Amino acid sequence: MIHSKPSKNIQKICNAKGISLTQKRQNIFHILLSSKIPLSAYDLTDVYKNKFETAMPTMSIYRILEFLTASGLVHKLESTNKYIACSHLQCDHEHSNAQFLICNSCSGVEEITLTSELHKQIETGAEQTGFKVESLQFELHGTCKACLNTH
Amino acid sequence: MIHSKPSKNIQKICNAKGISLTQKRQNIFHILLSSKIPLSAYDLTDVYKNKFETAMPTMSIYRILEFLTASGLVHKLESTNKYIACSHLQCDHEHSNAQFLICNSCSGVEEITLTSELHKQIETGAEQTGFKVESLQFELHGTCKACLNTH
DNA sequence: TTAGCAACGATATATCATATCATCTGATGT
DNA sequence: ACATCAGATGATATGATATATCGTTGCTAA
Ligand SMILES: [Zn+2]
Ligand SMILES: [Zn+2]
Ligand SMILES: [Zn+2]
Ligand SMILES: [Zn+2]
Repeated sequence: MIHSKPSKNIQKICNAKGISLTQKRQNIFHILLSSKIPLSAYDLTDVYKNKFETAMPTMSIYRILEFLTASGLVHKLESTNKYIACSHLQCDHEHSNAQFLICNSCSGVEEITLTSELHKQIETGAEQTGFKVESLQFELHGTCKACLNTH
Repeated sequence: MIHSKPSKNIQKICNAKGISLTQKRQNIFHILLSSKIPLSAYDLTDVYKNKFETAMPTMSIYRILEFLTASGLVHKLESTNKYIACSHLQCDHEHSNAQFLICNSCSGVEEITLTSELHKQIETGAEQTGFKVESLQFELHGTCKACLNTH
């Protein structure tokens, strides 16, 4: 099997978190890290086959995606049903404030962090109705800087 | 064909907006209005059959859902792939700031509106990266007031 | 009346996701 | 080394969500 090269710190991060990053999980993660755009599970099946010259069943891809998202290494975009590597692996911040800026033109995604002030205001607004917020993920659609400049 | 009774103001609203609300569209809309929880297109197919004693092809349901969402009468929840009638049909507010509080326990949804102040702050945050926001829909998951009280 | 258009039906297919049981593989204790 | 066990992966089937395409209906306006 061909091995992907994990980014130098990923394995360290995983060890620290107690995450067991097998070779196949690394391979999937590496594809997502190198992709400019989010990929679906079936996209990953194709890319995997091309890149590693071995087929991985889509079922396994889904399992690995579930593992990687649960570990916080990967995010699922709910508005597009696609997956993307986390942009903030090095920093220790919570992902409760993540926000995704999704370009409708090039499909690129920028992951930014809401100020915790803003995050708190949003939660407070919701909780004024008696609702207890447990999770949220903000996905904004629009046009990215690069695409704006080329028009 | 059995006719649903449209809420008294809906037809008026549609006329004002230039929306042509056919009987079948009214029927679908009416099902969503009466449902306590969001429904999928296939849920709607079943409910439609039971309620109106005629089958409507799921393809038609999808077309009608597209029409209703484009008209702003219905929203699609992206985190659950289900559809819900807009809670703010009477008021003229823009839906650019809609926010959905989705109960993980009873599946109920409350649609609230972000303050325009908060909305602007979020847009500004995104636009500092050069991104031009075109649409956003915030879906918060948690537990609703009623469910919190019964535990 | 008929040409045109929007709505709707019918059928097929694409895309996204889960369920279940079998097999492999590596760690551990003897 | 061997047995044992658990986690990871494979294989197969099926379910759930959504789109593509073409044909038909039914209204309306010239
Ligand atoms: Zn992240
Ligand atoms: Zn772009
Ligand atoms: Zn609404
Ligand atoms: Zn509830």
